[in-house]
Amino acid sequence: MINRVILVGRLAQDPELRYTPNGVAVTTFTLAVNRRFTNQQGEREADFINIVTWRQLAETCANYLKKGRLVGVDGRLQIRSFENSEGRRIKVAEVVADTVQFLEPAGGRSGSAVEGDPFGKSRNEMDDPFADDGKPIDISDDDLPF
Amino acid sequence: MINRVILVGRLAQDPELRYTPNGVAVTTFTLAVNRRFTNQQGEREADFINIVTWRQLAETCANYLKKGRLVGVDGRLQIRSFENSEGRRIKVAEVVADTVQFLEPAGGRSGSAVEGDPFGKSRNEMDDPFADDGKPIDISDDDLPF
Amino acid sequence: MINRVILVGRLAQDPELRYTPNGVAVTTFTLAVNRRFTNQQGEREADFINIVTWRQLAETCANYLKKGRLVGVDGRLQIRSFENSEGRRIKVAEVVADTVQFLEPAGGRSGSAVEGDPFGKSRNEMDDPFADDGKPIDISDDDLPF
Amino acid sequence: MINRVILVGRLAQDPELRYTPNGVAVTTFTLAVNRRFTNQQGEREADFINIVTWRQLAETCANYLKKGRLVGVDGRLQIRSFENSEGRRIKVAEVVADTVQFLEPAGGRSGSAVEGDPFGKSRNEMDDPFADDGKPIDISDDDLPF
DNA sequence: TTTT
DNA sequence: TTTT
Repeated sequence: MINRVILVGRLAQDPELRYTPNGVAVTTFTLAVNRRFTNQQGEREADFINIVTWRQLAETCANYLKKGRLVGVDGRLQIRSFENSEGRRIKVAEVVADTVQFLEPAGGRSGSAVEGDPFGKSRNEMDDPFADDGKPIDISDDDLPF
Repeated sequence: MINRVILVGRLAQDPELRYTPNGVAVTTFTLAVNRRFTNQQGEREADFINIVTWRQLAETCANYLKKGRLVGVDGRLQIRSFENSEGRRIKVAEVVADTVQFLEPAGGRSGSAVEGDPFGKSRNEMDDPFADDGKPIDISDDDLPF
Repeated sequence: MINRVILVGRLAQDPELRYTPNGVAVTTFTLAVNRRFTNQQGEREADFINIVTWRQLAETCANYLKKGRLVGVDGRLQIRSFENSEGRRIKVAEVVADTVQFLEPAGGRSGSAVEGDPFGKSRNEMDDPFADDGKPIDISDDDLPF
Repeated sequence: MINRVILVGRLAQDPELRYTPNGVAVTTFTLAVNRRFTNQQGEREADFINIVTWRQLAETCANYLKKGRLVGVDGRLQIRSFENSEGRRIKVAEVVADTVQFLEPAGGRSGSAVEGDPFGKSRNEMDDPFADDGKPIDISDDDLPF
C-alpha cells in the first residue's frame, strides 16, 4: 500500500551507526523538522522524527552527516513495536529512508573552518560526497529490507 | 519545513470523534497500511498509524468512515509528547490529515450485500458523501491548526 | 534530488504495452485525477496525467488494469523532450511509477458479473493480482531505469 | 483525489512575477531537479519543471528567489491546456506550489563572499525571509485557487 | 532555453 | 482525446 514520507529538516544529533548480528549496517538519527505554524505561545515548535537507514546508505550517512546538517529524506513510515527492559510494550515511529539528500556541503553553513569560509575548506575531499563545486548529491537505498 | 505524508490503508477500527474544551471537533482513527515486503516468516505485516483530523474534516470522517474502509490520507507527521497517568513522558506519532480521500463507497467492498457485510448496514444514504454513481470524493481541512 | 509524486485517480483509457528495441516492457496510461476545487463554472475538472511503468510492473499493469479503474501511483515527475514529425521540439511530462497500487478488484466496482456481485466472480483467479478476499496489492519496480 | 508533488531543486532562472486581470499575483519559475541516475552517456540529466505560485507566496518568491537558489516545493501536479498563437492545442505540466521552502540563505552558498558570488550581491537584508541565523523558513499558500 |  |  502507498506509504510515503518526505521530510526536510536538520539532524538533532550526530548519526549513530550500528550493525545487525548479520553484519548489516544501520544508521539512525533524529531529524528536527520545524512546524509551519507557531503554537499558542507564539513559539515555532519542531517535530523530532526518527530516521533509519540501511546498508550503503547507512554507511554514507554515518560518514558524512553531523548534528545540525540540513537534509531531505524520502522514505516510508513504520511503526515498530518492542518490549522494553521493564517488559512494557513500546511503539516507536520511524521513517525508513529510501533516499537522503544532503542539502549542505560537508562543513555546514557555518562550518568549523577558519577565515570566514562557511563551507569548511579543511574538510577531507576524498571522503566527502560533495563534489568540488559543493553541489548536493543523493544517496539511496534500493536494497530489499530484511 | 517540508513534512509530507501520503498513505493508503484501511481503518483498523471505527473512528472516534471528540471535542476540545473550545468545542473544536477532532476525529482520530488508526490506519492499517500493509507493508510491501513480507518479513522473515513470510508474513505481510502492517503498520498501524494514528491519524488525526480536525473540524469539518473530523465531522465528515466520523460520519462516513468505518472500520475496514479504504482511504487515502495526505498530511504531515507530528510527534506529540505528553505525560501519562504514571508520570512517564510518552511520545506518540500521528499524521495530521489535510485531506482524506474515501476510496470506497459507503456500503463497502461487498456492495449491497446483506449479511456479513463489514461496512454499511446502518448508513444514511442521504448523508453519504458518495454520489449515486459511487465515485470517491475528497474532503479537506484548510483551517489553521490551533 | 528529491522528486516524488503520489497520485490517486482513474485510468482514462486502457493501458498500452510496448517493448523497447531491447525487449524491455513499457506500459503507459493516462490517469484522470479530479481536482479538489471546482472552476468558475462550478465544474470539477480533472488533470490527465501520463504514467509510465517499466518491466515487470509494466506487464502487470497491462494485464490487470483497464479504463476506469482506480489506482494509486507513487513515482517521480519527468519531463521528456523529443522532436515530433514536423521537427518541432515537444516536451511531455510523465510520472515514472515506482509503485502502482490497484485500489479496486479486477472486474471493477460494478463489474460485469451477474447477480449483483460487484466484484466479478467471473474473473480469472489465476491471473488476478487480487487475492480471494479482494484486497488490493502493490506491485513495484525496483529496477534501475535504462 | 490525492495529487501531491514534492521536489527539491535549483531555480533555472530568475522567477517571473505577473498579475492576473483581477490583480492577483502569480510567480512562475523553472526548477532544475537532477535525476538520481545517469543516462547511457554517463551524464546526470535534470528535469526542468514549471512551478506556479499564487498571491502572497508569489510575492515572496519573486522578492527572494533567484536563479541558482536551492528550494523545496510541496504542491500538486496540474496539466494546463491552451491554444497557442498558431491555433494549436498545447498542454503544459506545472506544479502549483502550496509551500516553497528556501533551502539557502539569500547570499547563497558562498555566504558573505565578496567576488564571484553567484547570489546575493544586491539583496535587501531587511526584506530577507531568512532570520539572522540563516535558518530557512517556509512560506505557504492557503488561499483557494480561482 | 535553463540549475549546481 | 479521456476517468467516475
